[in-house]
Amino acid sequence: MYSNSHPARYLAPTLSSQYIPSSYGDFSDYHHQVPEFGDPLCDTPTAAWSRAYAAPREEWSTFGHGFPGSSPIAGQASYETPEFTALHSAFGGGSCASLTKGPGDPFTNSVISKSYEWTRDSWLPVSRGRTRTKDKYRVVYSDHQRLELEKEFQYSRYITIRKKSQLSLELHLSERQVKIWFQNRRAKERKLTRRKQQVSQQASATSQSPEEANSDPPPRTPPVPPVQC
DNA sequence: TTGTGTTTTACGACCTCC
DNA sequence: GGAGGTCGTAAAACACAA
Repeated sequence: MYSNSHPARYLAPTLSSQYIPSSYGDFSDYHHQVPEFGDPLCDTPTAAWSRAYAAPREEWSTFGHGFPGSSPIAGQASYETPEFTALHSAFGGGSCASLTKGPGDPFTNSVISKSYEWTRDSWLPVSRGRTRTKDKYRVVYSDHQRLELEKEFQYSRYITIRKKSQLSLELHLSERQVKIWFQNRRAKERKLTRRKQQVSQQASATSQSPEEANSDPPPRTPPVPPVQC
């Protein structure tokens, strides 16, 4: 598919499977999908809250996805997508480093008590387990989880193996969930880009001759994922 | 409240790359 | 063969007008 090099393969064993207990019960809010602190998943203090976002990151690459308003360099980032803005304001705005556990923290905002079980990828309510495949249906990630994922997405459209491992631990998601979130996020961006292109083409078509307006769009150049470390 | 459209997780099929 | 990529789609969750 890609003419260039593919992302590097795993250099270290994946971590997710090591943290999958056989069963788990009682978390607060299904929507937040996060086990209470004190269980094996959470005993390791998450570094999310103390993470230094000023640290050097992977080289930014646009891969042909123009990303308005953002031209991050290593060590810098701008979060200007609607997704990020919405999530960011959900946390009261401010700097990323100012996020602290407290009233605004979805981890502590949970209320409901339900029984959950760990499936291959995530915690699911036992009583409602049913989907198109087996006993599984999608969960809703917390604002905090989406915010962190979105921030990482702004740094790089393609998550590195190391970052994926780190995020899965910090956000209590499996590496597979992080990977699929990034895949879906890229798909969303492509969809939005296509939509914008259609709008601009329609706009320009009105000022073009019909012959020009019917011409084929330029061939699509697939993005080249970065080499992962 | 309800009907409907959109967004968000999750997966399968199929692809390339090593 | 196994990893992750895109693409298309299912279905839950969500938003919102009527």
